[in-house]
Amino acid sequence: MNSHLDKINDFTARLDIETLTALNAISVEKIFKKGNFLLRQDEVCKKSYWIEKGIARKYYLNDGKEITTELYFDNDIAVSFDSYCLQKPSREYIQALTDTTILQTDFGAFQTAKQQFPKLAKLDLMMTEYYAMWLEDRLFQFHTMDATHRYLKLIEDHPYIIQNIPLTFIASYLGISLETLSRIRAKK
Amino acid sequence: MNSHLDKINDFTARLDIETLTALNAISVEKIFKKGNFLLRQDEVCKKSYWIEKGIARKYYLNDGKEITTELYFDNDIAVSFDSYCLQKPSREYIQALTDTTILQTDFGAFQTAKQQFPKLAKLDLMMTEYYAMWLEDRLFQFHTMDATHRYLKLIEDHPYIIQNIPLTFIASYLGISLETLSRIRAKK
DNA sequence: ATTATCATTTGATGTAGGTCAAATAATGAA
DNA sequence: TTCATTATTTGACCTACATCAAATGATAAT
Repeated sequence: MNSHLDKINDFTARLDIETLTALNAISVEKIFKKGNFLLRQDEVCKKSYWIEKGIARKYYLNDGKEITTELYFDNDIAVSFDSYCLQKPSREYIQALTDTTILQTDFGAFQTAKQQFPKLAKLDLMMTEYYAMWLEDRLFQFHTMDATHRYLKLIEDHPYIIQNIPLTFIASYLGISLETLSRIRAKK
Repeated sequence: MNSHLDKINDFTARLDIETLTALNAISVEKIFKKGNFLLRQDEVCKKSYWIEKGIARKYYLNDGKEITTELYFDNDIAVSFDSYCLQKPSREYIQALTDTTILQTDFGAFQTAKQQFPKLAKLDLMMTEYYAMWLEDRLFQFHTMDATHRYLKLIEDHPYIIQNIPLTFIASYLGISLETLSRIRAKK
C-alpha cells in the first residue's frame, strides 16, 4: 500500500551478497490461506511480513466494528507497527484476503543481524521513515479530501483494488460507510 | 506533542560522554521571536529543532487555509519530516508561537556523526519510530473519536495548551472549525 | 483613554456522510 | 439447479459539523 516501497525494494535489491545472505538466513517463506491470520490482537508481532504474492489487510476492532488501517499487495511489508517496535501485544489483526505467500523475518534475529550488517540497520531506518511518510500522507488526505476524492485517489493508485477486495474493507480503509462508498461508485 | 518523547529524552540523557559531545558539537542554540519561522514552505528542512523552551507549530496551506499538523512544547523535536528525510523542499511551515529557545542540529552533520557514533543511529531510528507511532495514534483518534472527545483528550494530555495557544490553531490541529471548538468549550 | 485589530462567542442555516431498513445481486455449497 | 449466505445497492431519514454573518470581548498601539 505504501507507494514508496519501490525505493525500499531497490535498496534491498542492491544489497551486497553477504548482507542479503544474512537476511535470507533469518527469513522463512510461508503461505497463508485466504481468511487466515498472520497476526491476531493481543499477540506480540514477532515477525515482519514481506508479502510476496497476495492481498492482506490490517485492522482493529473499535466497539465491535472493524477498522481497516492498511491494505497490502505484492511487495508490501506488513507489521503491527507499535507491537513490532516495542514487542508488546498488538491491538491489530493482520489477515490474508487471498491465498498469500509471505517471507517472514524474525524480529529478534533481525535486531542481532543489524549489529553485524550496517546496511540492515540502514534498511530498517529507511522502512520506518517511509512508513511515517505514508502515515503523514494518509493524514493529509483525511484533512484535505472528501470521501469521493479519497476514493478516486485510491483507485488511481491501485486500480486493481476493486476487483479483488470486498467493498466493506475499502470503505473502512477510506474512513467511510459501505453505503456511502456504494453511492460514490454509482455516480459517474 | 509526541508523548513518547520522554523515552527519547531518557535515551539521550543516558548517552555516553563522547557521543553526547559529538552531538553537541553539531548543534547550535538559537532563539526565535514569537511569530518567526524556523522553516518556510519550499525551503529544504536542513536542521532538526529541539524545542528547549517555548511553543511552536507546524502547518501547511491548503487552498489558502492553514492546516496545523503539530504543536510543539518544551523538549519536543520539530522537523518537516519528508523534507528532512529526503532533503527536498518542504510543504510545511514551522513557526514559533512564543519566544522560543531551540537547539538545532544540522542534517548533514548528523548523518556523518551517525557513522561514527552508533548510538546516534539508534537514536535516529528511535525518534522515527516514535514519530510513526504518534502518527498512528493521531489517525486512530480521527477514526474513532468525535470532535468533543479529541478535544478532551488533547486538554487531558496538555492542560496548559488552552492558556497559551490561540483557538484557531487548536481547532485546526483537531481538524474542526474554530466555531465548533468554541461551542465544544461552551458546553460543560 | 481611545481606537484599531485580533480572538472568541453565538445564531441561523446548509450539507456530507452516517444509520437503519429493505431490495437485489452475486457467490458458493449441496 | 437450488438454496443459503454474503456482497452491493437503493431509499428515507438523521446528525455532527461546516459555513456565513454578526455580536461581543480582549489586546495593543497611538
